[in-house]
Amino acid sequence: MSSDLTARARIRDAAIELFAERGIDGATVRDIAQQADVSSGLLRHHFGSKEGLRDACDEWALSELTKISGQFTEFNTLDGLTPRVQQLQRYLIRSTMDGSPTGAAMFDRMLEFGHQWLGTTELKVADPEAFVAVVAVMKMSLFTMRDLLSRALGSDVTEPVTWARMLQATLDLFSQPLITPEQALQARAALDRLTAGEEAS
Amino acid sequence: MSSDLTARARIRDAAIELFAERGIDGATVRDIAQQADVSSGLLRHHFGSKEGLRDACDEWALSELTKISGQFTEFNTLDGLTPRVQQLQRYLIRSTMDGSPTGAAMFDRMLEFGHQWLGTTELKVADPEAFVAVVAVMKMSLFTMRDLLSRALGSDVTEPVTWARMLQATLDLFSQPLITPEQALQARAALDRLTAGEEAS
DNA sequence: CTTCCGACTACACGCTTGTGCAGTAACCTA
DNA sequence: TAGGTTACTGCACAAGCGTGTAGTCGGAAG
Repeated sequence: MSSDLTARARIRDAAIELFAERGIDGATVRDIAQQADVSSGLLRHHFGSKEGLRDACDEWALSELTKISGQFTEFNTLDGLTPRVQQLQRYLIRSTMDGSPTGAAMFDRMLEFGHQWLGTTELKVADPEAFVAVVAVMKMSLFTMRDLLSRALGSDVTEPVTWARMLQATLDLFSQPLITPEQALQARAALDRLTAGEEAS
Repeated sequence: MSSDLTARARIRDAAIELFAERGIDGATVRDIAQQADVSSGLLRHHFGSKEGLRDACDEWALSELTKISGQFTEFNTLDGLTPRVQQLQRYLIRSTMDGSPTGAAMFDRMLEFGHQWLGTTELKVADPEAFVAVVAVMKMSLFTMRDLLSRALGSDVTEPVTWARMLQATLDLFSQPLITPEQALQARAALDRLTAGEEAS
């Protein structure tokens, strides 16, 4: 399928695949080299070190994603996600959770965009900072919890059809309130009581 | 603080702490032993292997959580989370993501409880299976993405005050629709077009 | 043809990992 | 006091890790 690519490109693709699947530490340079059908030495020749390879993957994934959708961080519009784009996002998020500076920068951009979006709405939000952050991590969770979701739906969420089910579900989730105003009020009161007791102690 | 506990208990606590923090593979038996102030051999003596230790932690975390709140999977009510309970949940979710059967069982219970809850509401949901799964992983994301959240809020979310900010935010999120009916309709149409094109090809 | 340089491989090094195991100290039972 | 089980330590082992490095191959430049 991709055997006509440069060896360097094959290594990069293999790394993104395995890093996304098993995490940065979980994927060994030997595994990646074998997946790319090269020696592990060549990996080192091209990228210097495992960390160098990871940096290259970060940069490449980010540039590819921004190329595809100018402001890619806006996966408010969750559609148009081909399996390939999905994989790139999954890799970048995984790398972010494993402490990548590139990923952290991406997360900051997501937050910035979230604030921007919040300004266009009429939502009542007590703490915009927290609100935007929570929404952001919740969106990301669709990628980080891929295995669990696939298990629950009985089908790999990378499949476009299954992915569409999840998009439909998020749409249902974001287009209507999950709890009644009474429940909200009640919960908020309980929360206030909690924080008040906290400050008193 | 916990130095009056049995060595076995100290090992278990240290394991839960480090497993939750660095992941199952990321925490070594030597690290855990050192944290518990025992030799690595004793760890093996009490739990047989690292996998055995992890199983013991799974079981213990689950029983502790169910003991504290009979049906603990209902963190619909996200309050009442002391740092200790928070850590147990974080451990269990982490272990789940790393392929623990106990964790998977917990996730299944969360789904079951989600369906149960969905029955009591008047929500319009096209695909209950997907809806419940998405809600479940989004709730869990508050634990899995702890570091990212702490960075965004500028304060460790384990702090009760910071945690309260997040609960407030999720309340704001779940008590009102994020997108207008028109936007929802539009997105749904786009999604239908997408799936239709998918089945045609 | 020679020279050179990047692509590429094979192999070995030092380190860390989980595990195995012999040996010691403490404690209960008879 | 003697004996056996349990708690506990220290060390050694094989395997796997990322990395270093000497060396082969092939094509472009002179």
